[in-house]
Amino acid sequence: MTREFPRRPAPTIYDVARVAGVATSTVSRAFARPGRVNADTAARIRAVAEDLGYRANPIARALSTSRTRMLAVMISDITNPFYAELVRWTQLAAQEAGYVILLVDAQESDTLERETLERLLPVVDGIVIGSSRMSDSALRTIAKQKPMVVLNRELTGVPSVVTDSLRGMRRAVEHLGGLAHDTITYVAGPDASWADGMRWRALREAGHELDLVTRRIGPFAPTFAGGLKAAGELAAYPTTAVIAYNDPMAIGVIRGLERAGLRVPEDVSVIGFDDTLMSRLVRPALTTVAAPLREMGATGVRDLLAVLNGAQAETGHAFVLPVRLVVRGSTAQCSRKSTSPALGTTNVSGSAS
Amino acid sequence: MTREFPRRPAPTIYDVARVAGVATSTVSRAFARPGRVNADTAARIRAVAEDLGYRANPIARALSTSRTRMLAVMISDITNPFYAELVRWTQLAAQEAGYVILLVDAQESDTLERETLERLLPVVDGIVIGSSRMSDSALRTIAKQKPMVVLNRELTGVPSVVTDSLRGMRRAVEHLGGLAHDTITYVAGPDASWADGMRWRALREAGHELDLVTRRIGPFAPTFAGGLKAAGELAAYPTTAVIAYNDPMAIGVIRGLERAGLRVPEDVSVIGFDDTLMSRLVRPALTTVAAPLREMGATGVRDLLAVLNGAQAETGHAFVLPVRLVVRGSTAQCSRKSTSPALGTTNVSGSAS
DNA sequence: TTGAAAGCGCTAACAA
DNA sequence: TTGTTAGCGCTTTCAA
Repeated sequence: MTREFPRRPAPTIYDVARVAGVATSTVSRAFARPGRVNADTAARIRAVAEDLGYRANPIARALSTSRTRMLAVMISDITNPFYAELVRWTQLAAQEAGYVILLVDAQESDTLERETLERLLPVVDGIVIGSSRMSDSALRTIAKQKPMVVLNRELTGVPSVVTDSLRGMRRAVEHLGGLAHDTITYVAGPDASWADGMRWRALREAGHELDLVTRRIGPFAPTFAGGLKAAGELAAYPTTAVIAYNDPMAIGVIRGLERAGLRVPEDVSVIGFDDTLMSRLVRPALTTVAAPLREMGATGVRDLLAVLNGAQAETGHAFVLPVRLVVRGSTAQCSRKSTSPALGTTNVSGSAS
Repeated sequence: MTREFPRRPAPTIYDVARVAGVATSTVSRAFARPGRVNADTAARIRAVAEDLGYRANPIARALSTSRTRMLAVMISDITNPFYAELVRWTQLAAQEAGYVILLVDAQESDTLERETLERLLPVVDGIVIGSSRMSDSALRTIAKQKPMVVLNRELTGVPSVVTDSLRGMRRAVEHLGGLAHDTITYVAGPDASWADGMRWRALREAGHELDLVTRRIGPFAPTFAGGLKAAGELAAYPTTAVIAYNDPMAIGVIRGLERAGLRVPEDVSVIGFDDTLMSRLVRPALTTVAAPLREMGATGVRDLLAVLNGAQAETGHAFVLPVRLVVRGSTAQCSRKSTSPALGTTNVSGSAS
């Protein structure tokens, strides 16, 4: 047996118009452009609307204006606190502008991304890509159809907001160098992650300049479990210093090393990326490169809305947000010389970047 | 200068109809009820649609069917891993049924909840309340207008899915009792949380039956910071055992106690609720009452969709999901007698439950 | 099995 | 300042 929702159909603009004794267009105006309607009439309309409990139907409005005031936000793993926070700030910024968020948690699947986006495309005014495993060209195809902004990734032709990985990595390497480490292993995240490539490149450069040996293992899943797994491989290629793609991985690495009988930071120093809340909670607390998440969300939404409102998109180069190194307990003076031969910059496992 | 999106307007049903040489109604049928249209015609229409890249406009469809295939999911803090996971499973279940999720992160504000929901109401087919700080009556008002399901809360007249707090708390108390603790302090979450009241009540009952003294402090914010703050108050009313409203709070309590020079679990045992990922990551790992999040999300969405499809809602009593106690490192044998006078069951701070 | 035509509730010309 | 009148793109009677 079907229960009907709602019991009584919602009042329409026709009802308001009839009761107020004006044309529907006047009612419409009274809400959209109060200036363009007689003050008294407007007041009367408002009163009637209030009285009837009238709320403009957003669907109907969207059909005639082709504006839904909805934004799609896509991320690859809502369970990662980094994205959870990003979503929070994105939704806050959107909400302040009267927009609502359609969340797509792609769960690390590019097929899922693509299909969902395809479905959502006609419904949203714009798209925020918080992270994506899709190819550049696939993303550009989408960007051609709707205004889009990309976070954490540079995409020529599409406005993007990134953090200063280069400088962040540089700081991390300087920090480790200052602690007398001479070899750093990078624990890589997903191949499809733009930030991952960026970070590894930045590490190599910094290592080169500061005369440290750099290595890379991976790719691994960008999660605690991925880090745990990486710790296993790490045992085969010992280093005194590790930089992981992100915080969950770094924490996984720490736990994995501990299981293998190594102590952090006494035997191995570990650095993460993002400074999510959990990096403060674990013991040892994680040294990490902090990203300004709130700013990233806000900037992304702001840029997107600007484009929606007719601004020329700034697609020349990504908007770069500053980062900073937060030093906590997971890094310490190097206590022994690296046991591995100095291999120079090399990739010891997984696919090359 | 405005860039137009998309460059070329999307093909409509009219385009397909014209090219295929049929009426729009036939095209519509070909997609909605393939059985009711000649196989050849259907094939032709399909081919043309494919060729033109036709995708039915969901907005227009929604206007005439008053079905949007969107679900609102409301939670109070996406940053809390508990909700992040809940959202994930909810969105997965929704997606499998061809629905899309509108996320509302109310950020612990009931005003925000109410306003956003009001706005979203006409756009969604149904609502999943993951958590809410709104009053029962406010929620019921919403439930009258759209199909709704409530998670983590019992609400007469509205289908709801909850976890078995009673049993979970009972297990926790038994566990502590078995470790020779004789006094347990409950660190309360938000007053507006139904689960909070439930948990405290369950603790009192279990304490009574098992002959343990129970106390309550709070309310505190259901976050790491809230737990940290609680630890301060805890110092004034020492106990050897603490049960917190949720995991982040429990972890906050642990860190706070540590700062005050107490060791967990040697001096104080701490138990949390929810078994979110972080409870496994911290040291000591957290003993906690695990909730079947995936099931909760899936069940909620399934029930909601059933109602949408005309089923009679089961509103008599909440659907109760089983929980289990996960014992980890944050609880241990009580090493000393409680230093506080046996007060009996009492609430030493904050508002009474 | 197919077509014609009337909406769904709103906005946006265009007139008055 | 207001009203009239077409749509927006789809679904859904009702006829044929």
